Formats: sequence, structure tokens, C-alpha cells
Amino acid sequence: MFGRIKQGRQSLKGVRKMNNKKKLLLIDGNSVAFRAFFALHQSLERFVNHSGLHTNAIYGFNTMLDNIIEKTAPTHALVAFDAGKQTFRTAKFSDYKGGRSKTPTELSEQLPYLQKLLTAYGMKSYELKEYEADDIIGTLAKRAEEDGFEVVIVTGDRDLTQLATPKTTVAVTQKGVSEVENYTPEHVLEKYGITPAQIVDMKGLVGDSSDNYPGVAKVGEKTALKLLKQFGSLEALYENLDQLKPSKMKEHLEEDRETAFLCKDLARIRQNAPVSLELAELAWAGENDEQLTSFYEEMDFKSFLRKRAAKNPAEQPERSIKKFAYTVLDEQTITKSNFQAQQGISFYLEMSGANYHQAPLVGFVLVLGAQYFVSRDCKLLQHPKLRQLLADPKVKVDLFDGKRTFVGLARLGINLTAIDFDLLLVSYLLNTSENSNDLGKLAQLHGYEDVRSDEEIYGKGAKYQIPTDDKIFFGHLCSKAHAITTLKAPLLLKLKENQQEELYLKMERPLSLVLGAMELAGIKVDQARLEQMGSEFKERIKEVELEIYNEAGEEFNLNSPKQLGVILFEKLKLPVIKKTKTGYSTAVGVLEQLRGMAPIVDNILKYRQIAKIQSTYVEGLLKYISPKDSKVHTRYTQTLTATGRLSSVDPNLQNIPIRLPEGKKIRQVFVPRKAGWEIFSSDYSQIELRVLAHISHDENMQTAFKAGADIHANTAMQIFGLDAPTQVTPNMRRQAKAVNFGIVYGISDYGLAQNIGITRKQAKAFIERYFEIFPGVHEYMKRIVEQAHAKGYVETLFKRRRYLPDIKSKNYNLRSFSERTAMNTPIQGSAADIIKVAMINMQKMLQQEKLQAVMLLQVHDELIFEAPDDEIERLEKLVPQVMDQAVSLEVPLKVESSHGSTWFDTK
DNA sequence: CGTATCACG
DNA sequence: ACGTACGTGATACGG
Repeated sequence: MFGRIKQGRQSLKGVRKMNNKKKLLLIDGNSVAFRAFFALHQSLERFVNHSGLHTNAIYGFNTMLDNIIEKTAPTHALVAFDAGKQTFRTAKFSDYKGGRSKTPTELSEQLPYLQKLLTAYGMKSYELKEYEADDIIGTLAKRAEEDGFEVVIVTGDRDLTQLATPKTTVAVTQKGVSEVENYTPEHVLEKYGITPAQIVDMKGLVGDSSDNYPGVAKVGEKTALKLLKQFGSLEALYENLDQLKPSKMKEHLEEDRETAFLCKDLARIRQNAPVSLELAELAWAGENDEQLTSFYEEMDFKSFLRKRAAKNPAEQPERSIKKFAYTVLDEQTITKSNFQAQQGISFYLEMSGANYHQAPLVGFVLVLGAQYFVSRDCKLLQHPKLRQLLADPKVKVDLFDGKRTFVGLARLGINLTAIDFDLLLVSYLLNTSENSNDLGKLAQLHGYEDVRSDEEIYGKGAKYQIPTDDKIFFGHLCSKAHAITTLKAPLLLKLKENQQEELYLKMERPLSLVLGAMELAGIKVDQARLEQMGSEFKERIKEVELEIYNEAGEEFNLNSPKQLGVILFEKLKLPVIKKTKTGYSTAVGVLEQLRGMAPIVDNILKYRQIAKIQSTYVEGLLKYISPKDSKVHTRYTQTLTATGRLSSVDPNLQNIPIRLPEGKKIRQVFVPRKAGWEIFSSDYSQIELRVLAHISHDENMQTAFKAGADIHANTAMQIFGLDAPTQVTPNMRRQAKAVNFGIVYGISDYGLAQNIGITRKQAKAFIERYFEIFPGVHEYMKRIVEQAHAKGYVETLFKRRRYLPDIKSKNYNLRSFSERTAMNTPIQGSAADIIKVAMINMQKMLQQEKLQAVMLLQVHDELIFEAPDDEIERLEKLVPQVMDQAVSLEVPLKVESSHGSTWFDTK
């Protein structure tokens, strides 16, 4: 035994092969190429090589291939293709696959190169006259199984799941191609409730619109599955048709009997096709490095080239990215050097960690003209010469993430004021859905390849480490600075093309410094009070916990939905209302329906509520209180959300509890920085509906806002056809409010029904009534979806853009989601624009008026300040004025203010 | 590291 | 026939 291990060390590969089972990889070539093509269709024009060839399908195919090889490590492989239009299926049914639009030339031109790729991979491909790729795959899968192989099939076509067996897995590509869903017989059963063998019975009943065979009229997946569960097969169903009660469905079944059997036959993948290949011929020895590298060069696949280079250390030095001649700074060189900037400079400040309020400053690069200066010692930046350079309002700085740099420099006592180009911000504005904050990754998205991602250089998780090798570290910093310089002109041009210059110059760029200042200011937390609240909550948690264990008759982990599910639904036999992917749902909605059936339910709800407050807001917040100033300094993420909103992290101060009294108490610990100061808060009232009234130009809704009406009551009055606001009951107002919210979210009858607990029919009626009353809103919803279709994106009032690539998807879910997003984003996004403008103006105003008041927080429609008592009166006039006048809409904006000794005491 | 849950607008 | 409200972040499990 020990001998074998020794042997294994000498020839690990050989031993592995002997121990491992034979594994055959079968790829449905046409289907995967097709999927790859459409998955990357959005970026079709970005995937063009130097000779003008489209390469997106090849690229996608390659991605899939790499992933599947890594995951499955096959010993044998084959890629099967369809041979042509004529097959035995068209002979049986002439319209088979009829009505298919012909393959786009952008795809068909890629197919010969796909063959080249496969050759470089050392993989055989095969096609067979009269048969489709499916049949080749089915046949070989069967033969391989009989020969003791394990088989993995990759395809974009769900029909192939009929081939799943205990030894054959069918991997169906997901929306992209890099991810797959693995169909084992168990998974098929779980998903459809039938066996793989029954898939063909289902296809017989349902038909297939893409292959253009009809099945039985009016029978869809749901009905088919029900019938199959009852009868088992198409044959059995028809033998026992008389068991069915007379119905339309039965008539259809009778009428379409022949079609059903024909369709089943068409759907059945042949496993005895005359495939003239021996399994031994499919043995896969791995890719041909040289061929593959030259193929990638031909295709301009830089990322795959890099990946190969990384795998082959021998090639590494030649393939390493651009080298920089840099000067390492120290006191002496600084004294000697001339830092007079002719034009602007580029600057990058590196920190070890994401939280720039505390992360160690580990290095910087400063670019003047063609000179690169670097150092690990960031204190050098405090040298008068460098400090003056960075703080000089006339020296424009190009950088990546101005806010982060601003805060980092502030920690060194340096005030950065003049930012010109912020790569992170511009990149975000160009596409709000690309929200990576890694310079390397973003640069690559914009086609600049000569910079690595931080993850590549520094590693991640436990392995994260700033390299000790100067060449690597400084080289990386220089390449980042170079990426900023190189991308400046092209990205600013794109910004201009999109008419987003003003959005950048007047809104996001100044805002980044306003946010930086707010973060630096921080908000003070009364730690003693928070700790005291913590011990009170702890005691209550203990009490409730004991009661729950009593009622359950045992102790268990209350925080585990899994264990809780077992107690509630198995031990106590409460009815199962909803299931999740992994088991029983125990979410609030579910528990609320179980209320009254067992006292344990109320206690669980209570426990959840308090445990949440304790873990997230007491213990969570305590971790962030700075011992230096007793404050918490959140970070606002300015380049994350697809709509243009901010988000807040470490800690998140945008979701401090307010709805329930126990949670709201947390707000008592947020206090002003000094005695004799107060917390002051102003919020926009119904800003999103006002924005909707503006962009839809709906007269009725505008009238309501102009009259200063209670908008939800007004809506209720009109929906329910009442004459006076006094007739509106609280319940009517509640329902109308939900409808208003639903409208803002891009309404669906299902969503509304679920939200207010009415039937879908009732919800639908509500919506229809709503659109009658507010025809302008209806028009807007139609218009914006059309526009998203035509242009591929939607815009906010200030031209913030969100692309919606799925708006044309054939997948109902994806398409519907995009449609709702198209309706919602201009509303939510414009509201976000407006408060951003207000923040910039407010910060200016505070300075101008020489107020001591400090802007501390933004919570989407609310601004929170702290100020000396004697400034409160002025703020009460000033803040609403500035917020009101941030923009001029067709309806007035409304701002409400309040103040008090803690955040709790505002409103 | 993905999932469930729950906090906010 | 399908299966959805829009946008976020933190915490706790459990593989």
C-alpha cells in the first residue's frame, strides 16, 4: 500500500487515470454555439477581431469549454453537430423545425473557426447525415454507459434531459453559457415531477414551438405534467382516456391523438443511430498549447491568452504587462525633484482593505507628465512639496475613486479639492449595471487590457496580501495609473456622446466630495446607552427563548430556519404554507398566517424581532464605533446601484429601524457631537409619486399634488368612486397607498394581490381602474417600455442611464422584470438625482452662510444634520428651501422637517 | 460562499 | 402556461 503511494508520487497522472473512471464529455455543438452567440449578443460589436470577424459565439463556447473541462475532467470527448436540414424527422413531419429564422450571418461566419478551436482543443467533432446532434449524443451516451463510462452531456436544449440516467448527467447551459444546471434523474424528478423517460411523453402532449411541432391543442406544461403523474405515459393515457371526465381538454386529446404520438416520436432522441465512431477514438489527451495560443491570437482573445500564460509559468515573463520606469521617492529625492505640474497629474493611493476610513495606507503612485513616482511610505505625501501639489485647486487630478482618495488624504491632513477625471465614477455613469469597483476589472471592460485586477495581484480572503516585491507592487500601481491616463479621453468622449457630461461634472463628481465630507464627519453614538439597551434586549431574548423551548418541548437552534421548520411543521404539525428551495419557509408572512394556531408562533415572531435588533443594530453597530471620536463613519457606495441611489455600508445607516417601536429605540443612540446641539432632519414627502406626476404629465395626478391633497386618500376616493375625502376609510386609503406603490414599482396584478391580500382578479380590476383615472400614467408606462425596447436603455431626469438587455428576451420572466425595471428606474433614479442635487447645494449653502451645522446622513429621501441649537431655526427655513428648489418640476416638491435631541426625537 | 431572513427607502 | 412587485446591506446557518 505504501509502495503504491510512492509510485503515485512519481507518476501522479498515470495513477489518477487508472483510479478514475472513464468519463465521456458529449457536447451539443450547434446548440451551445447558438446559446453562446445570443448570450453575448448584447456585446456583439465588442467581439470583433482585427480582421473584422465576429467572435462572440467562439468566445462563449470557449468559456463553456474551459469551465466544463475544469469541472468534469473528461477522459474522452466529442462535439456533435447537426448535419443539415434534411433528417429522418423532416421525413416524418415536413414542418419539423419549420418557420425558424435562418442563422444570422454573424453566427454562421464563426462556425468554421469553432472547428478550429475544437481542433486546438484536441477534440473530435462529428456529424451524421439524416440525424441531429441529439441522436449522435444519445447513441454514444448509451454505448458509453454500456462500456462502463460516466457521461456528461452539455447542451442548451432542455429536451436532452430525457437522456439523464444514474450514469449520465445532462448539463443545460443557463442564461449565460458559463453556468450550467445539472440534470440528474433526481433533478428532473424534482423539477418536473416526472422521470427522464417521461420527458418525451410530455413533449408529445405539449409540443415544441421552437422545433415547430404542435402537440395537443391547449395542453401546456402544467396540464401535461398532471396527466403524466396520473397515467404515467402517453400510451397509458390514451388507453384510459374514458376515465377522464368530459371536458374541452378531453375533446382536444381525442382530436389530436395522432399528432400526440407523432410528436412523441419526434421528441424521442435516437440511441441507435449509425454512428461510425469507436469510443476509443474519442480519448481526449488535452489541448494543444501552441495551436490554442495562436488561435487566441488570431481571435484577439487577450483574456484567454492571459489565462494560458498564468497556467504556464514558462511563458509568464514574456507575457507580463507593460513595464514602467518609476522613481521610488524618499525625503531626498523629493527635495531634489521638481513637482511643478504643467497640466494635471494622475494619482493612485493604495490601501490594504476596503474600508478606507481605517485601512492602512500602503503605497501610492504619482504621475507627472511621463514620470512615475512611487512609494510605500504614504507619510511622504505630507512633505510640503507633495502636499501642495495635491491640495492645489489649480492642479487637476485624474484618479480612480475620488471619494476614497479624498478620505485617505484627509487622514494625512491633506485636502484634495481638484479632481478632473474619476475613472470609477465615469465608468459607472456609462453603465450603471457594471458596478465593479476594481480598477483592473473595469479597465478590461473598457477594452484596456494592460492592468491586472487587485484580486490577481493581492489575492483575496485569507490570502489577501500586499506584495513585498517592489517590482510587482510598484508595477501594479503604475499600471493602474496608466490605465487611468489611457482611458480618460475615450471615456469622457463616450460620456459626451451620451450627453452625460453634466451629470458627471455637476452632479456625481462634486457629490463624491460632499459624501466624503459626510463620511469623515461621522455621527456620534451614545455607546453606554447602546450597551444598556443591549443587555435589556438580551434578557428579553432569553425569556422568549425559554418559552419557545417549553412550547416546542425541546431546545433547538432558533436561528436556523431548517431546525425551526422541523419543529413547526413536523413536530407541531402546523400546516405548510410556503416552501423555499431548501425546505419549509418560516418567513414573517408565513408565521403571521399561523398565528393563533399555536402560542409558539407569536413568540417566534417576537424572538425574531428582538434578535434582529440585538445582532444587527446593537452588536453590529458597537463594532463600528471609533474609539477615537465615539462616532460611526459609514461609507456611501456611490457607484453600485443600477438606479443611481446611494447605498451605505460598514455600517449601513440607511436601514436603521423605525417602523416598530422596539427597533425605533435604536435611534436614541444617535446623538449630536456636542452638548447644546440637536439632530435636524428634512425629508421629501412622496417624492417618487411627484416625479411620476412630472414625467407622465398626468393632469389628474398633477392637480392633486398642486392642491396639496393627501395623495393616497385622493387616489382612494377616485378608485372607489367616492364624492368626498371624508368617505375614505382607513382601509381604502391603505389599499390605495399600496396601489400607488405598486405603480412606482412597475405594477403587476400578482404583486399587488400578494401585497394587500386580495385576489389577482381584484388586483387587476384595481389597476385597470387606476389607469382609467390616471391615463397619463398609463401612457407613460407604455411609452417607457417601448422606449426601452427601441433604445435598449431608459434614462432619468438627469440622463442617468440604465441598460435593459433582457427587454427583448423570449423568457417571460426576464422580459417582465426588464419591463418593470423600465417603469421603475426613471422614477426611483430621478428621485435619487434630485436629492443629490439638493445635497450639493446644501453643502455649498452651509459654507456660504458660515453655519456650524453639519450634513451627516442621507437616507434616500431624507437628509440628516446636526447643528447648534441656535442654528435650528435657520435650518428650518434653509434646508426645505434648498431641497425644494433642487429642480423645477411640473408639480411642487414638499419637504417636512423636524429636530430633537437624538435621531429618535426627530419626527 | 449561497440561502433565508429582515432592516430601510 | 408562466411566475413577478423596485432598490439596497447585515446576520446567521450550514455545506
